Amino acid sequence: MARRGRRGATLQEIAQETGVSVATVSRVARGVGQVSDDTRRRVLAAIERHDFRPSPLGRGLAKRSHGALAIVFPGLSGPYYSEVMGGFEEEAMRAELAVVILGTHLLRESGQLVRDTAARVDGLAVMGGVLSDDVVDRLRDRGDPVVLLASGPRAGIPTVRTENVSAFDRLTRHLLVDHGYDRLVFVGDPDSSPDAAYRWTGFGQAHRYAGAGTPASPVRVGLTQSDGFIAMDRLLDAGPPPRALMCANDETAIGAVLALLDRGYRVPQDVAVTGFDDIPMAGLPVSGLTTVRQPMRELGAVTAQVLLREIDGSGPAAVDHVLETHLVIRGSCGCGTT
Amino acid sequence: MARRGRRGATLQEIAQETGVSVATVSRVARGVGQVSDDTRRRVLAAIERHDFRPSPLGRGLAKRSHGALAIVFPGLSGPYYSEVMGGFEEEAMRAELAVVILGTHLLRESGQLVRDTAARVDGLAVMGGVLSDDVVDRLRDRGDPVVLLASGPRAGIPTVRTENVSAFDRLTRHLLVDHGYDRLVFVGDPDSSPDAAYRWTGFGQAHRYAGAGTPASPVRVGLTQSDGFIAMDRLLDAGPPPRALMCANDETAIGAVLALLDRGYRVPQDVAVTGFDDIPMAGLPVSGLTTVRQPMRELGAVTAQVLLREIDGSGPAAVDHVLETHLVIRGSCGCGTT
DNA sequence: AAACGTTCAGCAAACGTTTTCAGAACGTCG
DNA sequence: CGACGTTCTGAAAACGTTTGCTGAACGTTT
Repeated sequence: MARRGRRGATLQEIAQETGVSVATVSRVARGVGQVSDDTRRRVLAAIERHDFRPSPLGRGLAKRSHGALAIVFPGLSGPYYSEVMGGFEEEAMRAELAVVILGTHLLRESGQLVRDTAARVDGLAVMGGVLSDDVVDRLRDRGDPVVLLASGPRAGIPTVRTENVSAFDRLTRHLLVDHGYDRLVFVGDPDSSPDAAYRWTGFGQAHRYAGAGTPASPVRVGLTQSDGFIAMDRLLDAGPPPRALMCANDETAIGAVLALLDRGYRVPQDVAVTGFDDIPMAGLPVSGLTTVRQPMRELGAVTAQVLLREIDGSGPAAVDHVLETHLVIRGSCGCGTT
Repeated sequence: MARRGRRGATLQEIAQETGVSVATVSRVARGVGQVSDDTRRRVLAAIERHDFRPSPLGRGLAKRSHGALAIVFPGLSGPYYSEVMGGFEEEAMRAELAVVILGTHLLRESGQLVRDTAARVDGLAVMGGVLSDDVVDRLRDRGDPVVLLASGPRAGIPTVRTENVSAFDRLTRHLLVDHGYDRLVFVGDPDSSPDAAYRWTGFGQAHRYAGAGTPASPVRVGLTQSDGFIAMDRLLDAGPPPRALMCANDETAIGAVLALLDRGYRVPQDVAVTGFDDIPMAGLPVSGLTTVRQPMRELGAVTAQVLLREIDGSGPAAVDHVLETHLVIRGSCGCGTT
């Protein structure tokens, strides 16, 4: 194995070349402390010339911090995650921190993987449903700053999430009451992610409110477009379609729409479909997808802010931030169709 | 700002407690060198008790390596990237290396961001089309091991990609010759990614081969589902639809299919549609999407291997790996439709 | 002219590892 | 009994920073 070696110059080299001490170079590089104009100029020139960048390793060791944040996702597919990431990253950048994304793709030993990552960052944001409770607790116990994303509330750990239950309740009532639909079916697995669980709760809540009887059991599938397609396919094979399909997110909704159209059904005339998230694609189909908008970017940004506060120890130990959501009524629920 | 402090025990502490030197603890922790059974047992116990993990910072400094690889994507949405990532990550794990994913979301100053990241890893894999040539060159000049992914060949830098041109040529000939379609339209922007460029080349190549005249200019859109939808929409607004739509990837193809179905056209009877990649969703619609399968996971894995070799200096300086692809004929091109 | 405050710069410790070198303890062989 | 291998262990240097402390040089007050 050859030398992996460091690339680029070190403080030492710059110092030697300029004839000053490393301390001075360090100060100049960071723009702190008192340095005479003349010295500063000379050092700056050398830094420029060698394209010197302080080693994150050395710096990390000295400052007892890694200069990085991690965010843990179930995978890294999809517009939702992408958007959340964007907000998180932007906020991290503002604080001059790097971001490590951890997609638990091959999470066989995700506990191990997460702990390794935890050792390389100053704090972690963990998406709901991707890590078992005790893994999170162990992280926490070890002293790692952690915040939970799209999940909670949870004792002792700050959480950031969006309003799900009542939004889904309102959406369901819209179908039940305003449109007068019966036979609603929920697509999504309440056990696999907190988000799906909240939405399922809102679904039931609206049924009780409307006196619509016990809803059918959910079609338990994941959150991808394929899952939505498969769910619809399965439903169609099993018998006559439901009057309306309420999907746990937009991607499954679009998958379902595709399956319906593909088999000759019309949306919303034959089957109404709704989603959640309001991803870019949701506004496109001619009918437009009726959905709930959640501030995904802001979700990521706030998570980063809370994590930052958690890291430097300011702010209360644990809070539960809930961001607002609101209904987006388009055509796929039947509104605007004669 | 409070103490960011280190979490967990250090070699020192374990050493002190066990009454041995740090050197010995280090040896035991890594399982190297000669240590008496008795000592080993005692040290191991202490390590266990404190849940000691060597600090990546200290270790990195001492070994002049970061123990991490980076992979740079244009964003982090979509099944294609997800799959490539998986392969890359798996290979990195095997080498006990962490992976840093860099999605150039807000790449205003992506050059800066990439260089910062480069300073924290042992090598980078860069997806074609996300970084300008000179940014890559600067990385390279500085001594950072770099390999290009889904792009190339490029002098002085190893590249890993899949066979695109002839695959798209064959697919196009299938539509042109076997199905006898005329009026083919290509959806995708050859200027925005090497992959799209290769495919556009294959498209033209087949037209020349079949004596089919000059193809229409491409509909220049991105690679997301929305882009495919929008492209089809635009086409439909402009006049009668083409006989067949050849999309740069599966996601745009599915977006286009959705737009067609949404407006009452049938696929493939009215318009045939093809994609590229063979993502999971491609096999689902009743007709099934005709496409080209590329070994995405393997693409990621091979990239990691090449990068690893690049890092430890073994292997030739620069090679161009080309992975095989093959046609997947399903129904969306018109095959199997009476 | 003495005392004092400022400004600038360097020394050296600290951060947590890995690794080279040397030495101690012990047994074996001639 | 001396010479010599083994086997185990520790001291210390090195990696590249940051930062508290000390002090020199210089100007400003009394």
